[in-house]
Amino acid sequence: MITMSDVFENVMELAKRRGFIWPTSECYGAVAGFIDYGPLGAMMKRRIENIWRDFYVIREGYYEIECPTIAQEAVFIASGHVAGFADKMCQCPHCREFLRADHVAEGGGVKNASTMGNQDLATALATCKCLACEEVLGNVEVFGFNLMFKTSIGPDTKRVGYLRPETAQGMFVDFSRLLRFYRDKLPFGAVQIGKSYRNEISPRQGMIRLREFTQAEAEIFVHPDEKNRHPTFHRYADYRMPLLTYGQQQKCEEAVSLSMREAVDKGVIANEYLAYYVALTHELLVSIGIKPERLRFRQHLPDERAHYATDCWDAEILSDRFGWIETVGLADRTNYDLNAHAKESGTPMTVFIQYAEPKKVQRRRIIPNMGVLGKQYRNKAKAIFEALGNSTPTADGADVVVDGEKIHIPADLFEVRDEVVDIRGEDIVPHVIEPSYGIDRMCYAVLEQAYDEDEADGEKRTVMRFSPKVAPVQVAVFPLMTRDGLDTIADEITRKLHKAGILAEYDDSGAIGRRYRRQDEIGTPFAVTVDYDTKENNTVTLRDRDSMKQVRIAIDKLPETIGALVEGSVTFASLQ
RNA sequence: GCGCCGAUAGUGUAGUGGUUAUCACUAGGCGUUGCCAACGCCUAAACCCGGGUUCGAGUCCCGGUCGGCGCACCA
Repeated sequence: MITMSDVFENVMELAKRRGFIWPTSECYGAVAGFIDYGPLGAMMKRRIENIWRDFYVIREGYYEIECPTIAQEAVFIASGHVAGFADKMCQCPHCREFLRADHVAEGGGVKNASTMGNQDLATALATCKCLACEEVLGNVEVFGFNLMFKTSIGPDTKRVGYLRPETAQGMFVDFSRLLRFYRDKLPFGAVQIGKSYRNEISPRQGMIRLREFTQAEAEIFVHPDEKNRHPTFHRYADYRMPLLTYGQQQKCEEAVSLSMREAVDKGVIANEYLAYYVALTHELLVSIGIKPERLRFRQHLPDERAHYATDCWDAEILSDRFGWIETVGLADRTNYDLNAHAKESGTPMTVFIQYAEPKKVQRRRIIPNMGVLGKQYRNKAKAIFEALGNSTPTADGADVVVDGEKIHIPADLFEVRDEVVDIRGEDIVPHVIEPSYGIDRMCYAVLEQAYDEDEADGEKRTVMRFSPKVAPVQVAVFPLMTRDGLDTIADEITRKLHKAGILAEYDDSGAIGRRYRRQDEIGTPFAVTVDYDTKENNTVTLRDRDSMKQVRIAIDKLPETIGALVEGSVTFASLQ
């Protein structure tokens, strides 16, 4: 048996050796926080991303968009990342440790340290003690460390750009276009799978904390009053999973298994939309091969939430090495982002919601006679026009103040109309439900959980037990012997499978057992062997990776059968 | 960034300042092989980078990079 602590080392060694994960640009020395996906890793990652697309794009109907990974400064000023994504840091002059300046100050009894300017904070820090060496800091400089990579756009360096720290902003800045695309109706969503960048101070833990990573994010725009009316909530109403609320965390209690219906009714999850995507996330993670017993959903503690979110849940996967890894974040971002971009850009980001019945509203309109007013007041006429609209006229006329000057407008220069008008609807700012997946962490979890060692004929066998859906190579094709035409037949079968869109790998090198083991190690779920019976009756053996059992099957049936096995609509056991 | 530890073929490793740098597995070639890492012969393949000490450095010293652990950081 393998011990738990070995898994990480074994799986990363295998991943490196067999071409899943490599240190980046190794010939120049690797760089922390960056990795290369090798041939099999890239294939597996693509398969995981495509399963994600099945769920969000095909099933949910949220189209994928693709925005640049660099955006101009205004985008991140609006999003709050320029100000909020930066930590105020200082360096201890004694032990040279980098410290969070506000943490040190608060530890030293300074109030409101997080809202102080750099200068004030530096002054306040002079008497505080270093958290590491406990020396009094004295004269220190406070500087902002922003986790965003900064760059410049164009040859002059005036125009600042940032590498995006999340893909989400792309969906927000495209809101008006998306709204039009979805024909002005809520709810709708857009998704993006792509790279994001965070200049982590000290990334570690291999592929768990990267400076460049792949996110798959969905932004679902909903009417704020409809968050408890997800149209297909019934799909997941009875779906159960362990939920760890912040109340339970504070009391150090275990997660409790609840159905989504119960979770919403008891107020454990804020609304139906959030609960729906919590459940969908669970189903998605299980379908890529995450074991349900290693999966839980944990609610963020109030002080852990991002600046924009109200309720927030993390899907966490239990790793032998790293404990519970935050892999998916599910947040109710409310209308924070759309409001912020509307304000910063001056573009309204609202949806017009038509009422079922128009509302009758009593309204007073003041209509000036501009023909006369214009001639009489010239360049002040426009200001007077605007002021009149807000005035309370009497029978005598109206008094308005323009540029500090009080002007009396006689009653015959305007008309007061009291009327009842139909209000047909209102402009609202949608709320955003955001499931945000860390694809690299999903890849790591899949690798770690797939790794297994068992015994075959008294020998240790290393096998990656990938779900056939994510296995990079889907089937291996072997001639039993490299002669008598068996290799030719195997080659033809390989090409036939390729034509059916199946990734088949031909191998005739070495003993048959060795070839099986090679494929076991990269997690290929099925293997086809061409033997002497093949020449008699056009059948081959089909071997299952996990059970190592074989069935005979007609060559004609191969593409269809393997396709079904990979997709999961047929099990190997049912073929026996 | 700090402290401690480490870095040698594709992988895992041995290596007292002094031969052609050890071994296993893997990989490639040829032969053999009738379904689970068989066998024979052959081949390829490494001292992280930069300084220093020394007649001589994989080995000792310093700095860097990467990795592990602890601290700090992780909207």
